[in-house]
Amino acid sequence: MATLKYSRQRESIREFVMNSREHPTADTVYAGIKAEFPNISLGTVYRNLSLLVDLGEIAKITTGDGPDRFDCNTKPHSHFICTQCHNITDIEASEFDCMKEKVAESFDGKITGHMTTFYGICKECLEAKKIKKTS
Amino acid sequence: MATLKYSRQRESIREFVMNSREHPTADTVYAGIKAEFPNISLGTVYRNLSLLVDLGEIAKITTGDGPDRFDCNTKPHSHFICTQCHNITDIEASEFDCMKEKVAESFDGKITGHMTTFYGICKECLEAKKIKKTS
DNA sequence: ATACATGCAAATAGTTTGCAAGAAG
DNA sequence: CTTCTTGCAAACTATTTGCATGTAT
Repeated sequence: MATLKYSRQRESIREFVMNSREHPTADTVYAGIKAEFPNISLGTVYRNLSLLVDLGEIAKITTGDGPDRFDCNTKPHSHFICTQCHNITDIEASEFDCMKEKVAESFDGKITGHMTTFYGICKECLEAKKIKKTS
Repeated sequence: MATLKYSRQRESIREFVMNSREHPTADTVYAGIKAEFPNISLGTVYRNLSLLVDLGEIAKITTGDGPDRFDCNTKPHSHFICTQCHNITDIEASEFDCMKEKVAESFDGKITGHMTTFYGICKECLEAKKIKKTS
């Protein structure tokens, strides 16, 4: 089993995601650390992001349209994805945190994780539309 | 606005998904109707599947690994995806059907849909593993 | 006739991988 | 010195698109 070795690139990638509130894509991370590592490659970013996901330090959000996003918050919560601007907002709905346990009771397999995503139009895009309509 | 015109291919694609309990991929649909339409192209299958999704006749399931899947069941329900065999099982958890409404109350945007996916190892794969261990 | 749909092939997006060279333990 | 990691480029998977031709209305 591969023993992990320190790398400055990986630390930078972790830092970037940890300090990000925007649920960055691999590309955003890549762009964000390019100043510090001008020669870094997208491949390295992808490799390290999925490594950090495997380690449980960050989480991967599958959007269903567009690239995957990464989340520094690994605690149970849901996401709202705006189908117009593609921004992702955290949704805390503690009454549903027990979902996994609840469903596990009556399911004949091993449930390791779950993910709830809401789709729609965010407040900002609704307002932007209203402006367009009146103009 | 494009007025829909009848096509035998589209009907066949709809039929196939409607009679499918396996949440087929575009490729599976393609393979499944190739006997009837030997010259059909994948592009046509993709075009019609997304058309049917837009019409609300079928639903698209984003898996997060591997290709999208399609579902004849458009009523609110969740899915379990086995990370090993990639089979998808429907999960009916009516206590969570109100999720959308509940979350909408305290959210400043328009929520149009939501999707909950559970990940893990299905019963069959768990049993298969057990056999391997003892052999 | 007109407009939508098809088949084909090429293009695109996102991500993964092989490999030689570089850095960590 | 051995193993892990990197950068680069090529490969790959899933999906979309342009275009000439075919089909429905």
